[in-house]
Amino acid sequence: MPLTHFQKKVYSLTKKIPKGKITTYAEIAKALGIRSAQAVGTALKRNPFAPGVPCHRVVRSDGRIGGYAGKMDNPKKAQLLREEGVGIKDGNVEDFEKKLKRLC
DNA sequence: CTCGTGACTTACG
DNA sequence: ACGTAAGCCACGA
Repeated sequence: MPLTHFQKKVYSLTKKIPKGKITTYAEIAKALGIRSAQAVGTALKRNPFAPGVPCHRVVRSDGRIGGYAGKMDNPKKAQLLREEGVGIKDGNVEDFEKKLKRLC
């Protein structure tokens, strides 16, 4: 199944996130020139390259980890992030702004 | 084309 | 602080 142009751009940016760092849906959306982080979430949810594309490094802008594997606040996502050096406390990212990688 | 849904974000009460 | 509404845009029916 072919990927849409939109999805290619989302995955391309997501793959660039370094280990131990995270980014937000909004940052990706802005980098793509749209104002909808929701659309980014849609693309990552349909991620055909997992785990080639580290979609667990993409979190919400309020510090929550967001969803993973079709579920919200998935503990699996928190576990993966911890193993990469990103602390998670009750579904929230510790030092969220410090780990955040801006795409500008 | 329209409509509903969603791994989002911000504003309001 | 918390829940809800509205805005947002891709995708499938």
